[in-house]
Amino acid sequence: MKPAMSATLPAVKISAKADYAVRLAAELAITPRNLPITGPALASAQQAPLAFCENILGLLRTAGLVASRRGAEGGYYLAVAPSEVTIADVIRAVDGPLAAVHGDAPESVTYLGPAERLADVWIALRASLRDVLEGVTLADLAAGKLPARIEKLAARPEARTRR
Amino acid sequence: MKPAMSATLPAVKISAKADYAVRLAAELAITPRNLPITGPALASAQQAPLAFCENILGLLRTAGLVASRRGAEGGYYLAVAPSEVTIADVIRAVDGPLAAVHGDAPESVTYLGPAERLADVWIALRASLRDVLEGVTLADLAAGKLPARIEKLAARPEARTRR
DNA sequence: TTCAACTCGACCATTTGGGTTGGGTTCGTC
DNA sequence: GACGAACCCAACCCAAATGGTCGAGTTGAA
Repeated sequence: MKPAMSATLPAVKISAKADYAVRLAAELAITPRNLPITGPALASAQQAPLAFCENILGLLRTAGLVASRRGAEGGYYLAVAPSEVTIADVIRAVDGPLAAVHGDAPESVTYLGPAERLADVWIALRASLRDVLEGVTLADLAAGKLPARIEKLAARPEARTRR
Repeated sequence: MKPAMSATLPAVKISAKADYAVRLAAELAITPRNLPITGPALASAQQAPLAFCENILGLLRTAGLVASRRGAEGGYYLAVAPSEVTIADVIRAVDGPLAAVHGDAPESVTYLGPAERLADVWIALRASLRDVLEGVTLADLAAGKLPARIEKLAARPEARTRR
């Protein structure tokens, strides 16, 4: 028996776009800047749909994270050193601001009565999220070495359970 | 000039449903258990659409967080002590699991090459999110006293900036 | 018996997510 | 100087989710 209203929206949802974006960026982090990697090569390296990838790479380029060269011998490469690009940067480039409460910024919502402090909870949530996403750079990712704090969080046994 | 692809999905998005749910739960936390509050009263206390509220209250009831009495003198009340219900519980009751990467659990996705450790980043993200949402109870909210760790996060000046 | 109140499945209009299509523009090369 | 590889980009498409509403019940107290 299903509930009256389906319940399937997670509070934290990494969109396909954001996920691909980070994967592509990670791939770019290990390619030499002077030898760009082509769209098709990138897409197949991460097993992602080509058209969608080029779409995303365009956003990353607009954001200034990625550069590209056209024509033969062309391709994409990072415009910034991998150690200077955080995962948060990549996600913001494709998805916009990191957090929202049904479309608005947390600080712009006002709550009544016993819910008054709720805005602060959402703000704390966002801060804690940033601590993670701004704490990992593309260089970290590519090297397979996450910052200690992140490793510790991920290693907590209960961290690996769904819910 | 708008970008080629709209970019509007935040990584953390509190749905209207979840937001209303927590607000309603907070309201219930300050109503005596022996004197239920009616749907209309609840809805107007939080200035939320009545039909939607009853919808949500049904989910909270199914989850066992809320109970209700019918008929005259009826209404809704918390089925559990406010100090035993966390915000995470409320959100999960209406939205399902807290985190996902485009629909799947983070630990069920596999990443290639330089993106290999990405799963751990998403897992750390979820852990850090839980630390916040499972750290605040309805009693905390209703009392206006958030745990020190949360207060500290929310009070950081840069925490209040959009992005 | 009557009325206030919860119950709950069905419905519905948008918006968004997750892409695809197709035409252009820029290069190196032959 | 044309050819093809590669990026560029706006427009389009469709299924699913979101954010609700409606209305016909049931329940219970006075």
